Amino acid sequence: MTSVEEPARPGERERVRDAARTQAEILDVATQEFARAGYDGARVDEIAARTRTTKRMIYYYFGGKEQLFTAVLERAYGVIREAEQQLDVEHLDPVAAIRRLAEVTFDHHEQHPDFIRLVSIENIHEAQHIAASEKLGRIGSPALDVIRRILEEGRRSGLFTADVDAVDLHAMISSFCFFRVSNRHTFGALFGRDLVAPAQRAHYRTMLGDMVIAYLTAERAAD
Amino acid sequence: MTSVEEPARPGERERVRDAARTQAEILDVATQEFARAGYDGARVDEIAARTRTTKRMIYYYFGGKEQLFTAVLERAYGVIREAEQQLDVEHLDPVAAIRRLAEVTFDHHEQHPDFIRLVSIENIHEAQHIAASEKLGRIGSPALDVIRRILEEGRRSGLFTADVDAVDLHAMISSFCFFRVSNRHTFGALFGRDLVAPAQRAHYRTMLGDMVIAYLTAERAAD
DNA sequence: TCACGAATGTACGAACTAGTACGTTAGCTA
DNA sequence: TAGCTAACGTACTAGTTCGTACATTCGTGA
Repeated sequence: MTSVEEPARPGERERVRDAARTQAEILDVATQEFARAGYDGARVDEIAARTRTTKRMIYYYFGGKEQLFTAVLERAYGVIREAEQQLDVEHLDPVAAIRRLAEVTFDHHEQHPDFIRLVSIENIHEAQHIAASEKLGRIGSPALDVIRRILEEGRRSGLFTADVDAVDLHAMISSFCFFRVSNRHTFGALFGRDLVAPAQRAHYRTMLGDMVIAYLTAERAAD
Repeated sequence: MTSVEEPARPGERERVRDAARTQAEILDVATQEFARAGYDGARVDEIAARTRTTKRMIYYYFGGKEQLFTAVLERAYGVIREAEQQLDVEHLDPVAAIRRLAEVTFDHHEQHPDFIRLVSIENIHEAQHIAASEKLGRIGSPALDVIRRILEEGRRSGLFTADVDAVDLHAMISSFCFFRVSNRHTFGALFGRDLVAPAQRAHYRTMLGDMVIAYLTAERAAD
């Protein structure tokens, strides 16, 4: 997610004043700070201090703490959106495709703990920033379209017995991936097991895939 | 979770000074306030204002904001612990028992959104209050023992093919129940679906049971 | 090269917030 | 019933934190 620190591409002299770079740097640091301490725990002064610029610039470019947090969320959601657009699983058979999709989701959650924390924080605030954001209003999800098509194909070929909706399946996969990262601290403290321990990674990754496939292909009494 | 407002049982005159009642009232209000705004967003003055007592008493009984939050967590975890002890599913066959357990977990999460929020908040703070609490250090979970025994029975009778660990199964069930409540706001805002809409309740409750049972009973290649 | 605005830095203030010093009173017990 | 202590209330402070007024400088287009 670090989008700064490109130390002046050759030929492009490092300017002292660079609006885009300043904004990106603020967003980088703000992402860390908000993820670290939550919205109210985050300090505007702290964000400014860890930037090459000053607090003044935060207000100049973003308007205030609230809008800064919204901007952080917008960029963070943009990243997953891009990742989802890279999804290339539809050449696989439905079972393999869903398993692959689950694995990609699993990996993405593991690799972006800050994003998970931001989403948790935004939920504590009842998604008010997303609601107030035009960009995030109806961002849509490329992954959902992919899931929809795979499910269609799986049902048509008779492999999938479950009549699941794409949004629900997405919720099922996400919940496991999200919980594993978001609740690792309380879960670890209470049950003495680190859900994100590297040694357990493959185990949980397989477990997720098994679970989803078992659900989709289970023999089921007609409704 | 409200433990006050028993308006002086007959014969027991309402005393003006009642340490236990004052503490319980502070905990009730603090639970709401912390759940509403997060640890840093919560205001000690606000908690005091919504109590029949004053801020002075919060410091008198609990020592400070940090310890108050810890006390709130301790009580909240105590409530689920008690609920789990009421679990009575072992007279059922393993499949029915697990499904019932999943449903009870599902219902409990739905009925205690404040608890879910507190746990989310505690995770943002990396479970530091749980770690610092003697009561919560190794509270253990009655539900885990129940799961362990059901799994044992299910495996012995050949109904369950999966060689799952009780803690992992608990994580699987919890993740779905927890996510549905904790992430309902962002999920709703982004995908336009309210995961806790009453009309969908039965649907998701069944989905969870189907998922867990499918996983446990799936035909699986020998490892 | 010069003027003009975008970009930036400094210093400060007003409001808030956790925590406390000090004084008071209810109610139990001897 | 007297007195002692747990329980309680008021008023205040020190420190923090978001936000801004005002002054300054860089870079670019005319």
